[in-house]
Amino acid sequence: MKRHYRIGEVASRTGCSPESIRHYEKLGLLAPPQRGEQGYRSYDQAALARIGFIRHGRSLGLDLHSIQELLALSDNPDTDCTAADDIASRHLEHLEERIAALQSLAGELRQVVHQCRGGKTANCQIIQTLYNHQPACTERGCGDVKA
Amino acid sequence: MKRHYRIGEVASRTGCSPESIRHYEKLGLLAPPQRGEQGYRSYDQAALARIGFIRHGRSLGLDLHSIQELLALSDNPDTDCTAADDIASRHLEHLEERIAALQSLAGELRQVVHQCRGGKTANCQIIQTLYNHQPACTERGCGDVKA
DNA sequence: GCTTGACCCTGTAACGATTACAAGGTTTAG
DNA sequence: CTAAACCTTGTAATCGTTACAGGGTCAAGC
Repeated sequence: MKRHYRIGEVASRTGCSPESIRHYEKLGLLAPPQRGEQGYRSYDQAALARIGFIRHGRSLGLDLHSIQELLALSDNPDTDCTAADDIASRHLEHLEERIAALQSLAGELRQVVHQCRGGKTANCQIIQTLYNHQPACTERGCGDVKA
Repeated sequence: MKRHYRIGEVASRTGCSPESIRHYEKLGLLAPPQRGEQGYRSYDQAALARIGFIRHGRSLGLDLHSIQELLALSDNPDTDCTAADDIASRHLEHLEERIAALQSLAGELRQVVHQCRGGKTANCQIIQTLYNHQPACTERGCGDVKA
């Protein structure tokens, strides 16, 4: 006797909004679920687990594409595990690069914050810095940082 | 005798693509420049400096909205400098939060990477972790991390 | 003269993941 | 019976940048 859940209940159980669940379905991370009498999506326990998988992957910062690859590996239990390890390692490397970049930015920013106490913007250290300082790299799009 | 530059030269001098420059104009960060004979945008030195300002702000990770606020402050030299300091401080705080979050993710990821040596995905530690592990926070959208 | 390539113009769509609608139908509680 | 809360679909917004399409202008080389 399998319990089934409508999308709203799945949402509150997984912490994943109904919109996102439908989105994952459209992207192919979730198989189209069965439909109830009124055409409502109906999810079983396995689907819940799969959504939890996606959710936890997201909470680790993995993108949906990587998660899709991991799900595909998980669907084929006989595959070599190296591929999964590669995805995680690649992401960890990516995270470490990003942390380093953000730390560098934070350091740069700490040098200018609180430098102009109660003055006028004409003499503001922050604004002066932005005008004068040369970014390290002037290549196209280089140095742009998300967040 | 003021030199003027077309958008392509501005691009190579500032490291900012022509598309981005036009984008900044559309968003109101740059005033619409003078136009040459064929309708080509024509930038003077002040515009170059302003684009450099934007560029450096972006390289520090500021969003365009914050940069616009800083530009507005810079355009009114008599304004109190506190506002600029607030923007920078807020951003620094934001950066530090993000660094902490990413470090936490990286730590979590380091625990699972390289745990499954040459096995099959059926026993893969990474995939098991994604299935089993409960994210700390199951609130809507909580725990999602960009990058 | 005529072609080729490098510029410039405008407007629109893509990226990634999510959210927010609109406009409709259904269930549930008071 | 009615109002709120749910479900359906599709589309558009967010952010900053890039990539087109479809067109115009100009200089160098043949």
